[in-house]
Amino acid sequence: MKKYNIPVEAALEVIGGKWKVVILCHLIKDKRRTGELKRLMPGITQKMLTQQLRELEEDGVILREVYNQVPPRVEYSLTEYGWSLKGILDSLCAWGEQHIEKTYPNKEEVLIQTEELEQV
Amino acid sequence: MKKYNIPVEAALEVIGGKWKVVILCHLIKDKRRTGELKRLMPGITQKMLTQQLRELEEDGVILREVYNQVPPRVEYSLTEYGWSLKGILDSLCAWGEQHIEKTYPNKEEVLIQTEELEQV
DNA sequence: TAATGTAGGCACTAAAAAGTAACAAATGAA
DNA sequence: TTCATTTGTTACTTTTTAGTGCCTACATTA
Repeated sequence: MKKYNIPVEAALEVIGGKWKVVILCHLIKDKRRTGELKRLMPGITQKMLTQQLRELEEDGVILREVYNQVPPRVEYSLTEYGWSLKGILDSLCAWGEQHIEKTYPNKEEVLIQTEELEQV
Repeated sequence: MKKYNIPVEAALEVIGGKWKVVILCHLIKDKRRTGELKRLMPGITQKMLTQQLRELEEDGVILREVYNQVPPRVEYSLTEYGWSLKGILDSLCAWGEQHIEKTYPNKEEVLIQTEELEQV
């Protein structure tokens, strides 16, 4: 059984790493298909995406729904437990925004513009 | 210049990684000397501790104060900017606690008891 | 018949993060 | 004189994390 020195380490085990918070921030806005997530996160590879999604699913914060179609359709969404992270995710997003503004006064240089067609 | 797809990535760059949130959670309670931090985080090595502290300092969230003594005395504390992370750190700690309770009903097995002499 | 689209597996390689161990510096104490 | 103390550095090695390329499945469409 995993041992922690302080409780916050348990939270980091669930949402730590390079991608999980980003994935969750997308899923907090809407449920998403695998391909949508990939487009929303241009830097991630299929392998990493699947891997991170599996771990989030195991930890009970996201739900994976498979529709029996061809070609396959898989949708990811937050579970009720996942929604308990909303406060953290929101403040992280807000802090990131103001940190960018503080660090790079002309913020348009820093944010990569992605045309999120699905979001229109 | 670093580019982000979404602003939250900027936050992760500052507090991401295995140790930074833990360090900040300790500093939110009190200013700490290097050795105290090391004792509070039994898993960390001197190298990682220094490295993470340097990065946090560069990002402006902690302050490093050197007292001209022998043997040396160095104290770390949150800067005002660092305090803007308090909300995030608090909710992360709280979420971690309840996650442990949910996952391991007898939580005493999971938390390593450290006698934090400095805290008495 | 052959290409398309979607989600994902697997083996292998590359890169990043973290750990190890030895060393430094300066003063007071044994 | 030699050791302990405290913080930190550096070179090197190991471990972890991430990336690449290739493969599958199968109904639909061209």
